[in-house]
Amino acid sequence: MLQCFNIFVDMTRKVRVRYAPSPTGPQHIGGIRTALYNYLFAKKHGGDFILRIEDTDQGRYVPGTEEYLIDAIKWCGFDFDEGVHVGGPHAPYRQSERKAIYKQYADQLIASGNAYYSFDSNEAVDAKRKEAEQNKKNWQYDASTRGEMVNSLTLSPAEVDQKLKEDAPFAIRFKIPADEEVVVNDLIRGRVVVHSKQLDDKVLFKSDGMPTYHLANIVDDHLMEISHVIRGEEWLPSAPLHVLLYRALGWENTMPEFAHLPLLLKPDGNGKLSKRDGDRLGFPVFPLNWTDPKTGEFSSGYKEAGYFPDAFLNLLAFLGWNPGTEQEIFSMEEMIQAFSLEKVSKSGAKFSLDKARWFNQQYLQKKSAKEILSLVQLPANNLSEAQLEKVVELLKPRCVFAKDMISVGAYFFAAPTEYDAKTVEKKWKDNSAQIVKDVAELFEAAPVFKAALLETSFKGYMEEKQLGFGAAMPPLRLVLSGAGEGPHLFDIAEILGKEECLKRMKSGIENIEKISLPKN
RNA sequence: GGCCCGUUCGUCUAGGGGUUAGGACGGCAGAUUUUCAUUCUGUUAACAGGGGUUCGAUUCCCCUACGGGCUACCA
Repeated sequence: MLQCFNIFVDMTRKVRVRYAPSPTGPQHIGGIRTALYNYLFAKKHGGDFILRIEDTDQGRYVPGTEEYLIDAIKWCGFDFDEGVHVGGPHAPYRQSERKAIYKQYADQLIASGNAYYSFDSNEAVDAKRKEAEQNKKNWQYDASTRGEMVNSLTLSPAEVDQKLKEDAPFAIRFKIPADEEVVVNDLIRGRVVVHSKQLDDKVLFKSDGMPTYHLANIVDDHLMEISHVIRGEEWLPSAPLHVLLYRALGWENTMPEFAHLPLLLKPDGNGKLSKRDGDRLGFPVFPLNWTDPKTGEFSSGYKEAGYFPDAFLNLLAFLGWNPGTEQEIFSMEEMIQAFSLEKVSKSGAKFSLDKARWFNQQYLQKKSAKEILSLVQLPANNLSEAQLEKVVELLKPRCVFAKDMISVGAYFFAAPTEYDAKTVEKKWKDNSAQIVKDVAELFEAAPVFKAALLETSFKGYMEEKQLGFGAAMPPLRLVLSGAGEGPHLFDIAEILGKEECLKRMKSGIENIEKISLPKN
C-alpha cells in the first residue's frame, strides 16, 4: 500500500461533497456517519454539502424515508447546502426527476463505442449464469461472453435498427475494456488496482427507462461538480467501473477523488450493520424512531432513547475516526477543525453501548441545570424553578440521560410509597423510629430550613446521643426518600422543605414499622 | 468459488524499524462519601501466524489464516 496517496487532496478545486442515499428505508447510524464525515470534510475545507436522492429503483421505494433522513440530519445539528429540501443551482436533486438527463449520456457512450444495446431477457442471462454455476464456474456478461449474447455487438446494424423500431425491450450495457489494469486512488486506502477482466458489462440504462445507480451517479456527480466522493466501503468494488465511466464520458480530468469509509459492523456475530438489525442488538440502530409503513415494525432511535444530538454525533464520529490526540469530547466546531480523511481508519468498527452511554453521560455533566430543564420535562409537583435547578444539580452525576432524573430522583417529585426492602432490613433498627422522631423535632425547631444548618444541629444531636452517621442517617434517608442511597441527605431535606419533611417522617415511621414488624 | 479491502488490549483506537506498545470505554482494586453516583488513584489486557528484508521488526515485503465487502436491468 502506498501511503503517499493518503496525503494528497486537491485544494485547487472547490470542495463539493454529496450524501446520496437511496430512499429504500430509514438510514441507520452508518449512513448518518457517512453524511457526517462528508459534512465535516466539506466544512473543514469551506465546501458545499449536498443531498441527492438516488431513487432510480422505483420498486424499492419506501415512502417517508427521505423526510426521515432530513429530520435526522437536522436533529443531529447540521444540514445540507443544497438538496431536495433546500434547492440549489443543480436542482432537481432527486434522480427520478432528472430522468431526462441520463439517456443522452448513455447514447453518447453508445456513439463512442463505449456502450451497446443488450436485448437479452433476464431469463436468458439467468440461464447462462445457472449453466455456469452447474459447472462450478463463474459467468458474467463481459468481454469473454458478450459475443454469444443478443446485443448490438453481435447483431447487424440493420437488425439493431429493426429491434429498436419494434420497441423491443433493451438495456444499455457498458463495454468494459478487455485487458487493462484499472487504478483507483483512494484517499483512505491508497492505490487499488483491479484488472478489467474482473469487471462485468454493467447495465447503465434499464429497460424501464431509468438509469442504474452507476450511470446516474457518475452523471450527477459530474454535473453537480462533486470534488470528493466519500462513501461506504461496499462501493469499493464498483469504483473501478466508475473510473472507467468517467474516462469514457471524457470527464477524467474532473473526476472526483474517492474515499471509501470502513463499515459499521454488527457487535454480535459478523457482518455489516444493517437496517434490518433494528432493535435486535440491544441498542438503537437508527437516529430517530421509525415505524415501517408496510410491516408496521417499530425501531427505536437515539433521539427518543434520550441521547443528546451532540453526544450522538461525537460518539458516531469516533467510530472510525480519531484525531490522534487524547481528546475525545468534541463539539461540532472542534470536529470540523480536527477532521481529516487520513485519520479515518481502514477497518470496520463495532458499536459499543457502554462507550455510547459514557459519551452521553459526559455531555449531561457539562450541561447546566437550566439547559437540562429545557430538555426534559420533570414532574415538578410544587417545586419552584430554583428548587428544580437544585434537584437537577444533585441528580446529574447519577444519570446518563436527562430523563433518568425522573426515576432516579422520584422522591423529589412525590412522597415515597415504598421503602427499599434491603435497606429497611439492614438499617432499620429498634431505635430508628426514635431517631427519626428526635430529628423531626430538631427540624421543627429549625429557624431557617437550610441544609448546612440542619446538618449542624443533626451533628449536635448525634454527639449528644453518641450516635454514628452509619446508624443515624439511613433511617432518616429511608423516611425522606424511601431509598438507601442518593445525594447528600440535608440537601434533599432543604429542597423538600420543613412541612414535607415532617410529613414524610411521620408517615415513614408508620409505614416502615408496619413492614418491619414481623422481624421484631 | 472469483475479485477487492482489512487484522494493535473484550470494544473504540494511538503509534510506527530500536517505545516500559500510549489513551478511552468496560472490568477489578483503592481513596473520598452516611449511602449511591460523581471525582481521583492504581490495575487488568493487545501488535493473528509463518517466512523474508534488516544489526534490529509490531511497524516494510511475501505467504497463510481469519474477518469483511462485492459478485443484479438493487443502491
